[in-house]
Amino acid sequence: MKLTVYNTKTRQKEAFEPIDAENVRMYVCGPTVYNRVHIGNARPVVVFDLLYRVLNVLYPKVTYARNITDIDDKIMNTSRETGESIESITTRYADAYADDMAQLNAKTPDIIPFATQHLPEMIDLVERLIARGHAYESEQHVLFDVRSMANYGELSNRSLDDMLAGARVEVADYKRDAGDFVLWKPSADDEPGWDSPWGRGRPGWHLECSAMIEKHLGKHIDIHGGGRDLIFPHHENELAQSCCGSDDTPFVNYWMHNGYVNIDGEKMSKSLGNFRMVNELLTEWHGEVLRYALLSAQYRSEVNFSFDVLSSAKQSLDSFYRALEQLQDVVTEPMPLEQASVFAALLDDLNTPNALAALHQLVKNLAKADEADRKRIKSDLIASGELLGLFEETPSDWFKGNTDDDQTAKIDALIAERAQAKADKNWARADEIRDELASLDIIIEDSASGTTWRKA
RNA sequence: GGCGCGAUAGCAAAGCGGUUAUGCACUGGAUUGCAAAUCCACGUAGGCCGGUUCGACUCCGGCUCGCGCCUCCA
Repeated sequence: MKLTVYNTKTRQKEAFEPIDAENVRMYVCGPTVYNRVHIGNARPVVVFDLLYRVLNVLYPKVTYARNITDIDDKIMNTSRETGESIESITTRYADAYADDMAQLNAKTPDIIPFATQHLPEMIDLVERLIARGHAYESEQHVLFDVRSMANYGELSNRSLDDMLAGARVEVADYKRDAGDFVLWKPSADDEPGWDSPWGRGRPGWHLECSAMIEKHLGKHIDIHGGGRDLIFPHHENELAQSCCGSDDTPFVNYWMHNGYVNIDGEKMSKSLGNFRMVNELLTEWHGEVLRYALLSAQYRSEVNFSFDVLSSAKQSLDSFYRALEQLQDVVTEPMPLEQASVFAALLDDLNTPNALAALHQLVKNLAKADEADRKRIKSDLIASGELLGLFEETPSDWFKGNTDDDQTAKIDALIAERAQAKADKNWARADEIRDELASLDIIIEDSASGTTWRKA
């Protein structure tokens, strides 16, 4: 039972070997907090939450850090446009992000470092890079000298010359080489800034991750994750900074990147205006439906976030919750998570489609199961759910959805009236009430023990 | 121009050189006052053209189409 992961750097699946089996360390790039996040931002959160859960089964301790970027030109622009202070914006959206991710059943990382709280560490790293001959000061900027690093481009599998040949790169005149990137840049008086050996300024984009990883997780970590679009330039540059800032450590053993969330077959983008914000989706779909939909494809492939995919995810979850409802009275002992039927699939580079297939097979013959089987099935479902981050609701809450108390009272009254109509064999009235409930998105189910209802 | 990914049944999505992936939807049946749910039944799918092989969705080559990255987008 070995975990295998796909490593972007080597472009192949590899057996996972921790640096320190007593403390596995992983870092995932979090959001820039200037807006509500979209479902594409949620994918790495769900994917690496899943990895975190798997690692926690395999190893006694896992330290998971996910940063909050609270210095950025986009934040400054928002502040300029709205008049709201930068601190107010970043605090508000960092909180909103935490709320959204909690609704997707993502566990809170062990460490959530904020960029603004690590300026001394960032400045220190820049000084080390200059001292080691990998960075230079130019017109109040400090730039990383990409030509000083022999294997720059290794992570993203591209050479500097190829990269720059046909690319649309504006070369600032303070750069020695077009590929050099900013470590530190000057701030105008009305812009946020910090005093530094190079004047008042602020860090470049990539710097915070290098500094925070080193501080919280060390110079050499096991796993670094994020969206595919971060491979270049963000992670390539982070790797360059971290490796050149100290001795030539490997920095990260396994680079893992998730594929995009697409809408109508295309990447979400501002120009297409096809963003789907998580909080908006949550008004129509339960967080577990979003999570299930994200897990329905293997994390490295693209996933198209369509109505059909969400609807199918909901149907599947309904059937699992129905199984759990049927098993409500079964008493179980906790099952070790590594015995859950989804576990083996997850060990194979988080093969969630296979994991979900295993879960469906588990429930398939529930009707024919004897007591021992029912006990095993329920234990397995609970353990699998804990691994996948699903089934955190009770079945009754799940089927009730977001129905409030007033609506519930109204529904119950209608069902009572219908029960009387049925007793009177007044089928017309009974069907009329069912239609009325259906118009409220309520589906009713008659059984020998009475009538139950659920939200469509 | 450089680098890379993908094309599987109505939709979604995996593994695998030779046995039914799986889910959702659809259709028929059982059940039900009618429904819903459940149960039973039901799909030789693998872009195109070659090659390797006893045998290819799976390996190799070419083609077509789609998508992504190439300096601050998860």
